[in-house]
Amino acid sequence: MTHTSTEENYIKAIYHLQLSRDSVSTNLLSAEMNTKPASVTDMLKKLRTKRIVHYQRYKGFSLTEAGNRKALSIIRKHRLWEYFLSSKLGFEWDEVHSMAEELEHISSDELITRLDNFLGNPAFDPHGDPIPDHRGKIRVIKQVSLTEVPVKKTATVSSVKNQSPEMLELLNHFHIALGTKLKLNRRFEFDGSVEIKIDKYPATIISEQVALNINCTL
Amino acid sequence: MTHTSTEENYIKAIYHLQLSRDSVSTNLLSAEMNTKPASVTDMLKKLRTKRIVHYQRYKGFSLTEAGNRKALSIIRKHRLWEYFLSSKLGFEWDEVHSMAEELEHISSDELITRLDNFLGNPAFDPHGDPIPDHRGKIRVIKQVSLTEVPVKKTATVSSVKNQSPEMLELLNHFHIALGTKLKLNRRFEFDGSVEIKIDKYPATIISEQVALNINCTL
DNA sequence: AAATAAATTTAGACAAATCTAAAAATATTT
DNA sequence: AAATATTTTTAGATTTGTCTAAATTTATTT
Ligand SMILES: [Mn+2]
Ligand SMILES: [Mn+2]
Ligand SMILES: [Mn+2]
Ligand SMILES: [Mn+2]
Repeated sequence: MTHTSTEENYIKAIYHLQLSRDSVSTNLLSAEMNTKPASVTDMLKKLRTKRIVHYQRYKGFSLTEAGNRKALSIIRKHRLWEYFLSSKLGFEWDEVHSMAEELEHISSDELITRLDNFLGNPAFDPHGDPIPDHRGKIRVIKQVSLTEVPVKKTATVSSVKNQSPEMLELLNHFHIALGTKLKLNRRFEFDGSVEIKIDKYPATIISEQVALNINCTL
Repeated sequence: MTHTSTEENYIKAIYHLQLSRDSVSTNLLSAEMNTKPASVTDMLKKLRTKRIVHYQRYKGFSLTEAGNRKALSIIRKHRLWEYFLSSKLGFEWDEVHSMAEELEHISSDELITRLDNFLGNPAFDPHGDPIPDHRGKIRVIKQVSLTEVPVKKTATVSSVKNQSPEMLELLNHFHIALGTKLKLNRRFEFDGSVEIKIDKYPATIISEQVALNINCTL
């Protein structure tokens, strides 16, 4: 079964929305896709005939097993291309997403297999998100947001939630990158901000808003 | 000005057809694109409003200066991706074309600039075809088909016209690849076949049909 | 110079993905 | 349990790229 780029983008969006919520609505998906709810309904009917979603009118929808597999294969492509752009072509992580959004629709499976090997079978993309293997298997790691790291503990930065240029600018300023080890000195109850210490750099304070977007392994 | 993948495929086809003929017809282009002449007429009207072709109904068409530049930028992308697939991912030259046919439509110019540098600014693709530089400039080399190589002269294989798996199979059998040096021992007038000698391999005879598809530098 | 053939264009239709506006179903308030 | 609000779906258009069939223009024969 082949899918258009548009169908693939819908499938991926449904998958991502299903991760955080236990049911996805037509309105929510239309917001995510920047389309109108009426267009979503049309697409759901189409994806139902292709057995990608379970869908009954007015009763909601969800990915089928095949839909889930398809979503993971698109995400695999997306993240492998992001890794390529970052590791081989030297792009920053705030630049890779839009290019990967196009590259993920290149059809050849053999290309992806070889790209994966060429890159050394990376487990995580430049944002720290896991890259599904060729069977769609994702290596899950235990992560906590920086706001949850206990005082006096050392943690390793493992991924970022907000992947905007503005976030990258802040992280660069704080000398924080994926893999950076940091110690959480103290937590200020008033505003939820935290003081962290990295290596040779002086300790600095990070707002709760930023800390919430940084994931760590302990 | 942005273009759809379909428009880009038409632009590229017009460019390639114009190389060998001095005027391209609606029927010829429709054959090249595997569409009907009526569809070509529709597309020509569209490309005219975008100032990509000069076109007057019933009077023929040709690429404008902007159309030519656009064609060269698509061909540059196509051939750089082919080079990537061949040199970095180890694909054979009969496998790269269909993937490059999709990859050439990835929009980012910065991606292509960096890919070009990553690959070491190659001048020729895996088929020996020249890769236009970022300004659309093509390095032209003097080539002759193997049928035109003088007797007793040594030549270097520089490109292949027919790029099918069947052709690759034959070339592999003859130990011929791009860059291979060969001496033309003799030419048989009866059927136009030629006897060639490569290094340590015994001399062999190549049919005119094959020889016509092999280009060499002298 | 007609007649005929070939190439090209127009007219009208269709599938994909979108939209707006209206209708229908479901959920929430009173 | 009505009334009202929200969500979702349908109906009917629009755009892009394609098609078939018919009309028009240009080219080639007789
Ligand atoms: Mn995409
Ligand atoms: Mn990512
Ligand atoms: Mn193409
Ligand atoms: Mn090529």
